[in-house]
Amino acid sequence: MRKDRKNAYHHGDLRNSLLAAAEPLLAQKGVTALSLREVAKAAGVSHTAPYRHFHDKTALIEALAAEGFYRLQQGCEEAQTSYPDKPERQLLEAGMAYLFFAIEKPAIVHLMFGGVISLDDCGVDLKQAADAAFASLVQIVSNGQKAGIYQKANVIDLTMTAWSTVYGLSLMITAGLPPTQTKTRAQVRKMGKTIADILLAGMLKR
Amino acid sequence: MRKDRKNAYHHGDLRNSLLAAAEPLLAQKGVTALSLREVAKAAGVSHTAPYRHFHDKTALIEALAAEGFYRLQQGCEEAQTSYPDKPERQLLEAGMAYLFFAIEKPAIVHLMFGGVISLDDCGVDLKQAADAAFASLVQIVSNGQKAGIYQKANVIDLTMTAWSTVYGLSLMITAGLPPTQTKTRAQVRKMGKTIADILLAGMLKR
DNA sequence: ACCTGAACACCGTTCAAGT
DNA sequence: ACCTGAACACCGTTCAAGT
Repeated sequence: MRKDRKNAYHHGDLRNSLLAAAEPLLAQKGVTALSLREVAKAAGVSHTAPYRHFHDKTALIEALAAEGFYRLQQGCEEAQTSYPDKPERQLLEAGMAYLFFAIEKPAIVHLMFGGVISLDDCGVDLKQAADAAFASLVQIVSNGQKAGIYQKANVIDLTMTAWSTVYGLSLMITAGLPPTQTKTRAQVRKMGKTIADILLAGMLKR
Repeated sequence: MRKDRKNAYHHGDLRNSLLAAAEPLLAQKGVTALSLREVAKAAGVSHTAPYRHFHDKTALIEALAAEGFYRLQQGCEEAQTSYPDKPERQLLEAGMAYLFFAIEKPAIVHLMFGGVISLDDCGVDLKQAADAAFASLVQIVSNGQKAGIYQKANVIDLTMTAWSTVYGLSLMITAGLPPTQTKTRAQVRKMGKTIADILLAGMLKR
């Protein structure tokens, strides 16, 4: 009599199937050309089925963007547990994790602040994901301040600087703008470390 | 017998009329909902007229994005002429000009690195605009290095750091993410100055 | 509950045709 | 040269209907 996991696919997990189908399509065709009908077809359902799980095409896109924020938050948390007493290292590795995510799923990174979704006029899930990610980052910067290694400045201002730099860099990298090649994790790590050194130098107490 | 300026509108300047009509529509409805047909209607021409000036909907969007790079370049040049012997100030003001542009025309800023257009697979005009803007920024950083005020580091790396930070910040601001309000130029200047101080501290020789 | 097909008003793009 | 209207294959979204 128990239901457990339904027989997979056609029932039960359509929401996730749709998201999984959407990401490669998004990466391939760009937001402007992404079609809900195509996503539905890729997931093997009729073109109206997605409306059971997403109110809107926008809602689907918001859910994709939220994945980026979850990932960012996750990177922050992992960095904290991996380097418990090294706040500077926490910041570096959290940033690095984000850069790696950027080369892996650039389309999602683009969604996060690309103006396609609005962030102060969006579903609660996305809003919460964004806030939680920001809070995680503040936490890492705050760790450094408590340890007395950063200059005396507003923790929010320091966090904004760090996030701006990392996020900006992730966009440059995915745009292929840096004159030096940045496609592999090794290349990205090198570029990231260089920029992080300059950023951290500005944050540190002198 | 001379033609001079044509009788305005319907002839002559359609390309610019289309761009002018597109910007507010873009700001209002977002890239995903922007329609070429609507732009044409707003410019007062039939829905196929735009194809005389843009090969594609993408080409129109690229032209809009190029405006952002022109503006960035212009800001860099003005900052250099306004503060001839103060490279640090040049960087600050160039960044500030960009942030002001961002709150004025967020939709264009979003286009520049939002992944909607590709930048290494785009028309020559956009490519050139982007390269020229980057070169202008490198110039400003180079000024500072020649003056011996920045730390000894690759000029490209320093430029990438500065651009990442400023561009990242412009996205945070347009997303309304900073906890403190940043809508007026005064508010933006304050936030910009705070972040710039941290950024510059990292770039300076110690 | 979850999915479907038909329907509607709209797209981007092409093309033959007008001045 | 520059612009048009008709046409085509596609959209997002709604809705009555099926299981």
